[in-house]
Amino acid sequence: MEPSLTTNQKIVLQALEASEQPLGAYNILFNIEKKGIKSPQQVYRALDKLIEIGAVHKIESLNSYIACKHKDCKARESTSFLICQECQKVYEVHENDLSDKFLKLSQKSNFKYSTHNLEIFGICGLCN
Amino acid sequence: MEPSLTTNQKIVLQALEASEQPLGAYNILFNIEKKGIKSPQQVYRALDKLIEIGAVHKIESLNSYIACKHKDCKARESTSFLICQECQKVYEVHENDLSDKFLKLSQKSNFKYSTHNLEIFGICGLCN
DNA sequence: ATCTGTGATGTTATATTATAACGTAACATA
DNA sequence: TATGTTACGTTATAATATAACATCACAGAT
Repeated sequence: MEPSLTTNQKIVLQALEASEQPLGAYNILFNIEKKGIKSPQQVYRALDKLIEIGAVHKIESLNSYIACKHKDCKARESTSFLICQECQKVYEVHENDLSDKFLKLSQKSNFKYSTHNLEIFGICGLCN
Repeated sequence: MEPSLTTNQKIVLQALEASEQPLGAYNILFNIEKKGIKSPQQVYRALDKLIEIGAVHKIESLNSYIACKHKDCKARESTSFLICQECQKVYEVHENDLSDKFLKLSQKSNFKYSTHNLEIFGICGLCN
């Protein structure tokens, strides 16, 4: 059962879905001011919720956010991205064996794996 | 040949080496004000250089910095960490096959791998 | 039909993280 | 000594994120 989104959450999500690149919170705010969103709080609150339900992911190294293209995204916590340094596009990676790989890697250090964030930088197929 | 550090760079590096956990830039600043460092700029400039030579790494998801314990760290760009959610300690991972793994993973998406940032969250051996 | 808890909203203010911009000093070397 | 380069000091400001408070909407219990 899909959690139904509030108006503000829909507005923020649509802004992200309409963008080719990840957007910062204030960039989102700028884009949707015409829709009545007036403060950073409103954006951040919507983002919090959208991230919680897996509809949006944060790119930590860019302080930016992207809409998740996958229905019922499992990546509520763990995320893996390919980030093009040329066109700034971000491609989400869904490799099931990544978590497994990182679990094993963690075990070697007697570390109990919970979640991960992977950001791979390079040049995408469209740019080279 | 080791690049010789300036006074400010040494002060910042020592502050990070003395810390069990990663430190934010303003936290560093607070710690070293008694040594005559007065502005964020001085900290950030030192950090920039230290990161450039591989003596310090940034933990993106924490907006924090750690001293690298490895001599001649290759991780000028690619970094991999285990981050304990209990004690906040960060352990740097040096697995040579990680870059290779990510290179192959990238190729599947016709993406030219350059560098990566991997942050694994969980509980460290001391905490569980 | 009220009361009450919960979650969303709107708004102002502020905290936190990071960089711009400007002038000066130190130092190597041509 | 002129010159380029790099670091430094300082003030100001940009960019990112959260705190705090009052209000509203609505579901469910009494």
